[in-house]
Amino acid sequence: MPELPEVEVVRAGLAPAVTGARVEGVEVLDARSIARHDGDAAAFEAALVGRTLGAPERRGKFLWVPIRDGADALLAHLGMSGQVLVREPGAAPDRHTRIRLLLDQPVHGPIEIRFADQRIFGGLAVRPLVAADGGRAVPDQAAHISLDPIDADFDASVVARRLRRRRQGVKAALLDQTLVSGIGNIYADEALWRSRLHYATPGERLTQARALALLADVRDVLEQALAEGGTSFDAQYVNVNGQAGYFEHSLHAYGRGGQPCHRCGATMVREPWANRSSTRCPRCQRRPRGIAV
DNA sequence: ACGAGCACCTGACTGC
DNA sequence: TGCAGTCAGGTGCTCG
Repeated sequence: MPELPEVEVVRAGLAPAVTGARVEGVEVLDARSIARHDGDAAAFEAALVGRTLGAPERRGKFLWVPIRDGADALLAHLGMSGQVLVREPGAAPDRHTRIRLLLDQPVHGPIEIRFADQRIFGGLAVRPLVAADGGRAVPDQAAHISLDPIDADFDASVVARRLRRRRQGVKAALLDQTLVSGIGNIYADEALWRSRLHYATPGERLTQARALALLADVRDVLEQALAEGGTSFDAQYVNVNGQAGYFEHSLHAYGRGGQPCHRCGATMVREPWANRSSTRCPRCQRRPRGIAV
């Protein structure tokens, strides 16, 4: 469930299940899913069993659960295909389950949390919390990640100025998690469509007003997707109860190559971009003058 | 500074 | 039916 709205759906769903819960057991079924933990499966289990969890937090696509009475957190990244599922203990198995956590929740009683991941680009780790910008505690592996556009402390005018110092194309800049976090290939294409910008437009060509408008479009598309439960093309992208979101039906750009632009009717084009692909309207989002693609 | 390429993986789908 | 190739919503590294 990669991008910000999908991760936030998971965080919100996880909150009532894990907050105040005691970890009763941990089972690592595939050690590749704890590759970013500093230690083996036994060490990962020992770092969790007997501990009490706090309320889950998120920055961009990184999600973590603070461990109470300590300076560590259980960090999760979903990669391309990770899921966090909240189940009754002993519930029917979920495909690609890599890690199971057995919790005792004061209100709900026993709960099983499953980390499932087809491609294993994501994973769990217990990591130390460090001070990041704003003095907030974040896991060390997420310390380089900037604030995301729906964070209360996000300062669009500062980010717009940083964006405008970049020679690189705006899409690459939006995907740079150290500039602004939470955006992936879907929402980058959606925000660029809303802002009528070509992906290769250099950041330095934007006026402050144009950059601010782009960041507002980013925020709007993320918030709308979140309100609709995220984007689900297939069974990979689901909330903690295994349910799909609805934002797929609101997409204007991503996955719409060959279909008419919802604004002008021109045929949308899908182009290779940075070892992946990018979809845009050739009429609304023209290549900037003097920029080769 | 920045783009390109690659590595890490599985599985669904396409074309022959 | 099988097999090779392609593609997928991410991150992080090296190499120019």
